[in-house]
Amino acid sequence: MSTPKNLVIVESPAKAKTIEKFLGPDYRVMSSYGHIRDLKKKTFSIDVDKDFSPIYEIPEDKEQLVADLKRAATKADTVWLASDEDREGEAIAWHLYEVLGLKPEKTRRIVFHEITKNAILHAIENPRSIDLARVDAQQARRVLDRIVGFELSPVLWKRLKPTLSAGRVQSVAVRLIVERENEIRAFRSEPYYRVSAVFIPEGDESHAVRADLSQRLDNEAEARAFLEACKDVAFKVGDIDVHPLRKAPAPPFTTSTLQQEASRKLGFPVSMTMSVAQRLYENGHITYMRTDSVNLSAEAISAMSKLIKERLGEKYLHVRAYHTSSKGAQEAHEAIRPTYAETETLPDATPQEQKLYTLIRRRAIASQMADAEIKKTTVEITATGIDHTFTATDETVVFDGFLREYSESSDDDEAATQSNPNAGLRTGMPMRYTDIEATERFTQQPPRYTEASLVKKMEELGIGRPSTYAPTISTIQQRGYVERGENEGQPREYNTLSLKNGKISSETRTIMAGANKGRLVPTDTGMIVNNFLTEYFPNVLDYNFTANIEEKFDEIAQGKLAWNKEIAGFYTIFHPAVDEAMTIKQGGLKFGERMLGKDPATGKPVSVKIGRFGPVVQVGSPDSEEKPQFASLLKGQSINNITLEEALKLFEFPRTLGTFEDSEVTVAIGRFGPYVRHDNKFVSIPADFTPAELTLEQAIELIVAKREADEKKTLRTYDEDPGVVLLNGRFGPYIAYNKKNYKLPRGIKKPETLSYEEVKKIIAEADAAPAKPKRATAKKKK
DNA sequence: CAGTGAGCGAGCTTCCGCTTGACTT
Repeated sequence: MSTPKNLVIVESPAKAKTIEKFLGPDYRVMSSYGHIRDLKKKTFSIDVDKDFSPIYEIPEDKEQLVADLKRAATKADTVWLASDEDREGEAIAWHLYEVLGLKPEKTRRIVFHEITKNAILHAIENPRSIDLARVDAQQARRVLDRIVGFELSPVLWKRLKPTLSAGRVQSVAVRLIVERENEIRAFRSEPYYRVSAVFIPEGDESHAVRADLSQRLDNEAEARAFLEACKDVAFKVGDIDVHPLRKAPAPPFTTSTLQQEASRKLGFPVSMTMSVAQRLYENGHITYMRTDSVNLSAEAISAMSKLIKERLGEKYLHVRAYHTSSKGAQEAHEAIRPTYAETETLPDATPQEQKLYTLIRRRAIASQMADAEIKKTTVEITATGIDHTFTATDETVVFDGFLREYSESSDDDEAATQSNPNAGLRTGMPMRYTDIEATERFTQQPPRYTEASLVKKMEELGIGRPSTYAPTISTIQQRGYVERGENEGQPREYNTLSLKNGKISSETRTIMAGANKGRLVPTDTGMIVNNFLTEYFPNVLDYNFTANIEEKFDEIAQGKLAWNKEIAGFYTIFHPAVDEAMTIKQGGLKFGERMLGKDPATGKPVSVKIGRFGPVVQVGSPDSEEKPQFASLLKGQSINNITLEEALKLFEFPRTLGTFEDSEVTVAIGRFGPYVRHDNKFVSIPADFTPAELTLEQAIELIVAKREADEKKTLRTYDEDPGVVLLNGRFGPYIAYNKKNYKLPRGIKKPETLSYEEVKKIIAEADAAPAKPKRATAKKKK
């Protein structure tokens, strides 16, 4: 094959493959795999005294790729830089130009927003040069983020604890979660009563109508009085209101809305949504999954229109163009949609891939369908002598339209509408209740964020980008600022009063309340870090900081402002604040440290704070002769509300409970929480036990349970050497020997039939093999 | 779906946005 005259460079390898097919043999298409150059990884790498000039390097894992690109570029007559049109894409093109040493006369910059043949051919016919103002806007963004991140983080290391981090995006994400938690703590739940009833028209027993009282009642006495009043009155149908409703479909998915809907409808965490979508994209089933655009290509719209017309008829079709409303959207790609709208079932797809694909496909198709038409009937049911009015609503779908394909779900599933057979009711018709029930409810605290609802909020504030939503959520969890809640809630009692056959009865029921399972809850560390940052750096933590700075970036991109002047303006205010936060002293206590009192035994001060390994109790003062003593807080305990007694109990470990099978049983607190130790074995204590009150009996139960679990996972042992065990683990069977684990060679069907000699051979071979290279060397695909 | 099981000090840690791998024992 002769060398193609043209080299096209795009960002994504999957994109490269598709485009190569459109362009034919004169074009070779390669991928840059995102950025090829960045600020140095380990050091600040911004020369503050030289106009904030950035010091770039090619990361080690990109060296091979850059060499390959360089060779291909040298051979080509023309190099087409086809990275995305957004700020980052423009910078990628510029870095490629610089690093590959391209010549202006043989370089073209092209952009397209859709991967269709027409769009690409059009782009090739309309090349331009690199937009240096836009590149500067990216450099400003990059440098600002490095300054904020690399100056704030060390302040946290010094003032609170090493390895912490802060940044323009992650710190605001944590702030959202912390402030929501504060709202929840300040919230006082108030009881009230809701009344609902079932009525039937006099003389028509088959026709039951469910109706709700529109007003809340304040307390039980009021509820009881209301039911008393209902006992003997004559109800009748009052006003009947019928009006049409139209519902329009939602736009096709962006990254953020896909993450939200996959979370609500499929229960996917955002990281799972992204990795499943990545595979769909790589296999050519969907368009690019990291996008902030709701735009669809003309070709996609026409394919979907054809499909809708053929399968459902013309009246279901309504071609629509959507416009983004989200802050800071850069719209370099299409919305997320199926590549071939007619494909419903994917060959070789996992169930997860198929589910996500179906969601994407239906949402995209529905976006080009007609409004749903609904008839909403509201019937009032009243009685003389009753102040309040019951209303029964009935939504009948007259024309389903887009609902045939897709119905969006909402965050609060409380609002489910129920259908009522209101047809046949006439004003003045006498009605009889069969049951009127007043139920005690409680005003709801604000909901904790889920991963997906946090993404939604971040997008609203313009914080983060489609490619960073999922990584940011995992960063703030890795840093220990935020955890996924595990609490299923506590039972809460509520009253119901029921009026039936002229008699009022009352009953107490329970529901689970206050669950935070799977939702984002701040840790002590998250709370204290946030308090620290908002106190010393209120401007950076401001919800509008990013939005304001984005306006500057836009002006830089338009050539109206010089990027390094803007950065200098920020730095002259920011940097002194960093110096101050680094050095300021506050009366002997560490930031966030709380005094609990004095140890009654020794008189030493007892306090709680964020220590080197997380929240700790400290007894004694660091200034005194004697070294202070430390004990970690347990899971579920908080710096915020731990008492002196609870804190002192933590020093009672390790505690000996007694003996079992001639060995001592002790309970202690370790790196991974409380555990029972017996016969050199460790058994974790589940969170529903209080380690300080654990009895010998309970400990023995835990030991026995652990033993049984261990037996289940042991596939076989060997008489020749009790130290060799064949175990069943998370990734399948493996060998454990001498505190090391060994994987089995491929293709072993029945591992339990392995002989001792075979097992020893696997161990010997694995030990003889050279240690894995630490750095991943960039592999070349041929 | 497991396993791990100290200690307040030496050195190191850290940002955001582009993009995929390699493949866990």
